Amino acid sequence: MQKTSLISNGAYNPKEVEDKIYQLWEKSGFFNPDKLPPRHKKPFTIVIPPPNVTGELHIGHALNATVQDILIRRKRMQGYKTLWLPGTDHAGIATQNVVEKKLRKEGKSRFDLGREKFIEEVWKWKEEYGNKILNQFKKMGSSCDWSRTRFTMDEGYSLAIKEAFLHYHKKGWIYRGKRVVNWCSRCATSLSDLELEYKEEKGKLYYIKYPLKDGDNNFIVVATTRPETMLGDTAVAVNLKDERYKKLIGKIVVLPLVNKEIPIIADELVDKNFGTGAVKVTPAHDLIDYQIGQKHKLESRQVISERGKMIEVPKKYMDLKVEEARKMVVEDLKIQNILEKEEDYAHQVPKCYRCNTTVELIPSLQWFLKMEELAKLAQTQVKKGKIKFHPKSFEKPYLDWLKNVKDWCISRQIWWGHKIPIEGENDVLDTWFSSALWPFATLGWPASAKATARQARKSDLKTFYHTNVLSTARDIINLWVARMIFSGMEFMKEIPFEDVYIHATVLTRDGQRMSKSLGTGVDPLKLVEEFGADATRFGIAYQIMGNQDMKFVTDNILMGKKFCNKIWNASRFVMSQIQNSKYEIKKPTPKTPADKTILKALEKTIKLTDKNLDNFEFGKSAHTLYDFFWHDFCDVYIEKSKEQKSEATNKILFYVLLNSLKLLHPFMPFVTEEIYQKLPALTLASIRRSGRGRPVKNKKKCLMIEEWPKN
RNA sequence: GGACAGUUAGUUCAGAGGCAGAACGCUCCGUUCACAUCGGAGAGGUCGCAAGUUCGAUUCUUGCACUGUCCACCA
Repeated sequence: MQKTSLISNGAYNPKEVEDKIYQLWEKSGFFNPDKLPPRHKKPFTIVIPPPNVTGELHIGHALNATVQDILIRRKRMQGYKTLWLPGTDHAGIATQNVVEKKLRKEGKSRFDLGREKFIEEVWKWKEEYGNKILNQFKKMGSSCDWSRTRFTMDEGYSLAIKEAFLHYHKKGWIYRGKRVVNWCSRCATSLSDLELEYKEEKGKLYYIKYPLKDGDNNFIVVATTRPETMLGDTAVAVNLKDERYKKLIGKIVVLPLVNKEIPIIADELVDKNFGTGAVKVTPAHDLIDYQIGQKHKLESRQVISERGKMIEVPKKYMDLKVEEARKMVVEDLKIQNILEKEEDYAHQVPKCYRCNTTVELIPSLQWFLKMEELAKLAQTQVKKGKIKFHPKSFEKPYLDWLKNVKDWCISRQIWWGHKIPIEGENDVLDTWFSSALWPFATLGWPASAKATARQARKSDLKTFYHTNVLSTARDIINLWVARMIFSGMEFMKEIPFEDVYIHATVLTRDGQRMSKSLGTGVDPLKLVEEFGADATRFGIAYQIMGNQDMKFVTDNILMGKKFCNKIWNASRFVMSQIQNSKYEIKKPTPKTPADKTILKALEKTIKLTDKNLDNFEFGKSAHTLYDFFWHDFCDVYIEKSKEQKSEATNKILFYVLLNSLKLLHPFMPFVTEEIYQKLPALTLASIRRSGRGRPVKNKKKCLMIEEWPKN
């Protein structure tokens, strides 16, 4: 029979469709806002949160790609000049680490290669994995403008970095100084506070007797979790108001194991109620102690090196690793009978967020960016409501963080990254220094900002900045979002985006964090392979219900696959009915109660979908569309249509199908586009009209740029 | 230590001051008629715990417990 020729097979096979359709889209040029038809005037922009070029995508990327593509595709259909700008992040430490890991397998270290060779290796890695990642986005159906793909270390971007750094430098906001900083001895670099991950460890609280110099057998007992740092103590501190110790202030103790004389001082930072109320002061390896040291002009004695080993200590401890030194110090204290007691003590230990090594605090010469003014810029925009978080509850922690923010240590002692643009400087910039410029550096800043007025008028920067939505994960709100906001205000004098959508964090079924090392990660491409891209997208979107967390299950993706098939088959049925008819796009007149009901339901579905998507309620809109299509349309109306069998019924079948395809397209672009392409051209020609309302023949292009349904 | 979120069917989640819902899974029945990736029927829940408000609470309030995340210089 002829009717089967429209869509020949009863089962939808994504593998036969997806690559073909993606090529059709790419060929159409419509991913590129400049090539969209004239009706697309007002810009709508999303810049992708650039994935690290460390490896492959995880399910969180798939979630975010789905969200962004839904937003972009709907806006495109609504007639916006849409740009979804893609790119990747060089991700300094992270990428350097994966390449080092690879080298280690070959028995080499980065030092064997030397800086230049090593960086060459990282570039090779970047080429391979950067492209892989972008291809993975394509497989998900992402409608990015690939002609505008950027990388945080491409040529233009490097100019942006220099411009930004020198700008701050000129303002006097960048300074260099020796400070106690977070130090990862494995990565051999400083880290900002945001790059630490605290993990609870069961340690001990050691109570150590420090003997008074001129007090027969008198002691002052200090409590510490880090006995090995006592080798660098330069004072003991108590609270001035602490009656117990009042008499001792100003006296001298003899530091055990080292035999150095150090003073007992008073400082308000000491908590009377913790431990014994007396603390050892190690200005070189603790932040509070550093502050106390500054105030009291104490000597700072560094005893832990950049490689995490003991230095400048009595011979027997020299060169020991920190943990080994701790053991030996405790043993020696026991031998000398000056370890009063030890208590179990659980505390939060800072770890390097990239390699999980315990982070030490050590004094080091670093570059800092003053945050006082910048933090204000970032706060104001959110307080004034110029930038809105969705959900709104994320604004509070954002503002809290900015209120207490310290100067930003922007130098890193690694090799992979932007060199600090100062003569003779070997360090590179924190990778987040470059991501902070992403929304405008990707659009041509600073080059186009300096162009002639005429060029600038036409520039991407002018057209697409500020962008509209930023969709990202909540763990980088401070690390990234805050910094983009103050950078945007500082350099562009304008917000970088209006809406910040914080998507759910994807957890495993058991509520655990997804982790490659634990083997609990899910590869989105395997899902695409097994269920198809539309099913994966729909299944993910279906689960986005506004919670902070999302326990990921494939059940919904299976449902998505079945839904694709349902859409496919319903379309086959409708096409078999409308074969010899001509149909108009305008709303048909209902003749029966069933007609009336389905048109009403469609109207309601359009309204709800618009409302939900405007509010970033992706799950709700997916539910609404599913219920409408499967139940209202297929279960009820299509069944009814088999009884009604009339020309009027066919008109309604076609009308409802076409509008459903449009509504579903942002969620399931492949299957809907494929069906649209199979709709008879004759029919469609009659529904497409020119500006003057005359029919235009054979103008059918893509569902991707069809007009979004209106009520 | 602070903040935010969650706790409802075997699983993942909706829901609303008045008979407890969906999807997947499970059980039974049904293939000439778009689709077995389907259709129909069914089993399955003290709505985390406790108190309060109310004629009535799974829903509102408070407290607690547990889970997750973010923030935090208590050694």
